[in-house]
Amino acid sequence: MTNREISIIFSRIGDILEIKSENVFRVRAYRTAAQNIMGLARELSDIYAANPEDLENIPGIGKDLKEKIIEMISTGKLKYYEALAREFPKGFLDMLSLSGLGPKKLKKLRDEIKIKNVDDLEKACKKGKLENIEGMGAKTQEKLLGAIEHFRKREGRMLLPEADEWAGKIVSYLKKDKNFKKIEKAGSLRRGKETVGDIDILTTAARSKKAMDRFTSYPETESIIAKGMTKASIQVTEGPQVDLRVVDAKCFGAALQYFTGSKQHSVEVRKIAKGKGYKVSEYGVFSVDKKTGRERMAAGKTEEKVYKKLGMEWIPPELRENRGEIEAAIKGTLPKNLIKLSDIKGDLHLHSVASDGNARVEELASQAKKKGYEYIAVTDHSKLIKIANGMDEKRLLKHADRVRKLDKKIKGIKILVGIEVDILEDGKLDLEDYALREMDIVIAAIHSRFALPKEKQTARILKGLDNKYVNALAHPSGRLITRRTGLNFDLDKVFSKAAEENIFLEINTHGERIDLNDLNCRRAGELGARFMISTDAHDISQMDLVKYGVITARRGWLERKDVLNTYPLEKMLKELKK
DNA sequence: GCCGTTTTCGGCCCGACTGTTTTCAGTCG
Repeated sequence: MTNREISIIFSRIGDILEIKSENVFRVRAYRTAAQNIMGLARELSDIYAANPEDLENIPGIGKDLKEKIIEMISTGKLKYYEALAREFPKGFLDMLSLSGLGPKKLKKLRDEIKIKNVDDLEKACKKGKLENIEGMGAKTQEKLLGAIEHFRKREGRMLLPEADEWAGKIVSYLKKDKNFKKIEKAGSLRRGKETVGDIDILTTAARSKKAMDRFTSYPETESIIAKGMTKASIQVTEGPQVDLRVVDAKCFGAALQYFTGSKQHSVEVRKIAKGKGYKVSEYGVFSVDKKTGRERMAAGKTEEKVYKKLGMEWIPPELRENRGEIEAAIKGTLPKNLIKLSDIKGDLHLHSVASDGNARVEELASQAKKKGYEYIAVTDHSKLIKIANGMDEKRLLKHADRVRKLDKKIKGIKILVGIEVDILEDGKLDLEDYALREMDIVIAAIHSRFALPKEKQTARILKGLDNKYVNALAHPSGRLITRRTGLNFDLDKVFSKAAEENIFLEINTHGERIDLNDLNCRRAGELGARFMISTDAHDISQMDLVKYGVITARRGWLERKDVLNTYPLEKMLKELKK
């Protein structure tokens, strides 16, 4: 079983135990374990295979959960969970994702009017059956109907770039009102998570009530979910839920720290604060007098001061996932030169009209100059990908000649010529060495036979990387965020091989890829591999998506030196050599 | 169920908003 599957089961156990009114801390223990497992850079099964005792070193995993993990790894199921799940009808637990419906109400609905699933609930609401239940009323029904509608329309989270766009629109709407002073995006968007649920915005405003009014009258508002003096939430039509919070300037840093999260990060920070005699909330860091219980504000204006007061370096938002960043911030061992967008000096994976791109090489070059790049590489498809007009050896060499002539003609940017060559099922490459040899950069990639079993897929990729002309591995995992889980192969073996052979692992930002993802980057980095961040752009607008690759690399703790296309041209070419 | 240079038992982060209440439980982040 994968980490994801195991994490989901623990999380479900947490839900069930909560509905059964079990000890809340036991519930929390399962949820914490689920979260921590989701954030692991290695597969539990690999950790287990190496040394079962190591499982207990994972934060939140003790003796009991270790045994449960081992049962899942070795049998593919968990008897304890299956027994619990049998107590509930299928689809029952799905109702927990309805906004406004938690375990307590859900339990009442089941016990008192025998609700089994979302459809049942909808009917009951329409018939007014909830009004007879203590603690519920007409408004509850109305809200639940809205939640059901929303649940059916938009399950799950949106991709980061889409969320980013929405947030940009709303922030600029708010900015037109002078009442707002500071405005910052917070939440998972600020952390750069690949998917975003709600959008969180934090502001200071001269008049809080007016700020709420302005926000809740955003033109595309479908409904107002909540509206108080300092906090409001709206549902945007065909868009996300957006939460706005207004705070005093003197606690802006504390509030930003808190609303940026992640939740696990914040909880951990607060625990450490408590150990030092402080209390941390969105209003600041407070020292608490043990005798009188009196509180004195010790920090809060900026995030830097909040972290400093607690004995930590400021932690970049992308790192705040409770994956060791807090310990590093205390020790002073956070990455010193975390990569940033302005470090990027070129894009080494671009498609042109020679295969399936929409842009001519001249257009790619001109766009790259606008972005201030020193170089680009034109890397079209090889012949296997017929549908993308992939090139055979003969056409590639002709194309290369043409690109080199353009490079001489076009000033202000270096245009390299390369190829995105397919790794075939048997691990051989789609083009002969005599053609590959002529390239400035060879990027190997898989676009076929995604479903090979692990052993075969691993062997295939490793063999592909054996070709001495290969410089990089494109979108290594092959996943698409909402549509396709990745190839099944031994990540550690491939990452280690890449490190040994000086093959750069790509962080590809095209479409739904973001591949490698943050956790892969972290693990590959630990194994000594290096990277390149590329857009795989098929038209010039897609070249801007590079920023999401940088964010992902930051989330993987990568520094400037780890990424090939942060180097100036000459050094980059040198690093590319084998 | 986890965790421990103050504890192997007794803790476990903190606050806003809503709806149904007559002081608060439930939910959310």
